[in-house]
Amino acid sequence: MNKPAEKQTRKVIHGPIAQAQILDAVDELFYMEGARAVSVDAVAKYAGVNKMCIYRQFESKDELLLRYLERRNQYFWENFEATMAKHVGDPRQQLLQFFTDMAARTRWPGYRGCALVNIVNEFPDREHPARKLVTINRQKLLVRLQQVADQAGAADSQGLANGLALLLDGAFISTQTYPLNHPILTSLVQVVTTMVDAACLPARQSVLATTDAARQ
Amino acid sequence: MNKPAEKQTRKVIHGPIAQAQILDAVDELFYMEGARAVSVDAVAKYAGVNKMCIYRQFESKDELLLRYLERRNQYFWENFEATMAKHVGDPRQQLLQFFTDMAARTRWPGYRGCALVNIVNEFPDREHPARKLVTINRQKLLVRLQQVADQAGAADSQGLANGLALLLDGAFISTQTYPLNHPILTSLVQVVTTMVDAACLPARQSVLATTDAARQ
DNA sequence: ATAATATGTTACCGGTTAGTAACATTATGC
DNA sequence: GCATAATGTTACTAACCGGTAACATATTAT
Repeated sequence: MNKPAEKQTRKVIHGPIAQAQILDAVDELFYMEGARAVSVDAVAKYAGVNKMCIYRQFESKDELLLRYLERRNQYFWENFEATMAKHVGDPRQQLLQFFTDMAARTRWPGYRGCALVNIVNEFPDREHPARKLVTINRQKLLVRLQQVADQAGAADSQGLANGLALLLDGAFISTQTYPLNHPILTSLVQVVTTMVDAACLPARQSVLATTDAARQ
Repeated sequence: MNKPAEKQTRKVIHGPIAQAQILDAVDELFYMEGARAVSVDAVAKYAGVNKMCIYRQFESKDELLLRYLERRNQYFWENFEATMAKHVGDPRQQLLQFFTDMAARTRWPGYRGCALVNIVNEFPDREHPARKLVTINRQKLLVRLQQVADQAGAADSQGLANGLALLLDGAFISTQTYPLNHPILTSLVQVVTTMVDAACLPARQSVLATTDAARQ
């Protein structure tokens, strides 16, 4: 009827909503194609907004990258704590479940490994904020793993945590270095079991032995 | 004396020599900064040749990438076989040495992980020739590891090979996800020892038992 | 209603990229 | 010595990049 009607195609997206759409787009695109490979124009198109809209909500592409990593870091810990919650009071099962859940995630369609790991290879400079965020994530992971390893009665809990952390990053990257659905991942939980039991069973046995001895 | 003398600054570099210089430059630059991040101009400058010289020796930047990966794949197997040669007839020591040597290499200045692994993250398309080359490398690695695991008397040699392969890629990537000289790598050989012994000792013991039984 | 603010849209900037055309210079084969 | 081929050098193209200016339109507060 009125003349604005024909121009109604122009939809106004409010700031906060635009932010959410942009961050969702970044979450998908940066993960699937790599942060450097994705242009700001591509983000705008995928988010359904104009490029200027992005630059009114965010300082730069670098800020988008950090927001992306912060969200992925959050996912990481949500997954971690969700796994831990499955076996409260059973640290051995917590460790095993951590890798079981991880292996299950690798079979999701479009899985491309750990977002944090992938970003590391895209930014060679260790001083880049993105790299520092990843380092903080992994340092915290080591601490948490060692806590659980301690609870599981590991003789050398730090050694076990280190081994598990090595294996975790190996599992992440192996989903990319080997073909899709390659059987290598099927050995993951078995290896973890071996490592955990080798680290804990002797200690537990000696603990039991000590307990038995004390009983007598 | 003669007038060409003042223009002698122009050095003619013959094709084959230029090729070598270019491939050397690529080997260094692609590894240190990533293949996508390095421009052809940068390669030319580093190699000390003109950009046109590159395009007269090679089809495209993609060919440079493949040449780079072929060389890196060659390094990989040279390292592997050099390690194996250190303990001919002692497969258990061969496996341990493989990770000992790898860990030593991570402490080289400018170490930036496995070149083949790094390229994987830069090219999301699994059908890219670079990705296929990496996959072939890792498939062959699995076969070789299983051969040695078999010789070492592993009950489940494929499982052991899988575990070691996971751990190897984990060690590679962990040199980048953790800070420089982080102690996590110090646990590598210990973990490998645990895995190898857990896979081989029971088998060897049962073999010995069988042998003993046969003797009686 | 109207002024102030937020958003949509387009066109652009300066820089970089992979790759090439064209011509000057040098080396090589005979 | 001379013709042919290989190399050096410059300048260029067309596309893409991150980021911005400027103005049109829509929303909101008063």
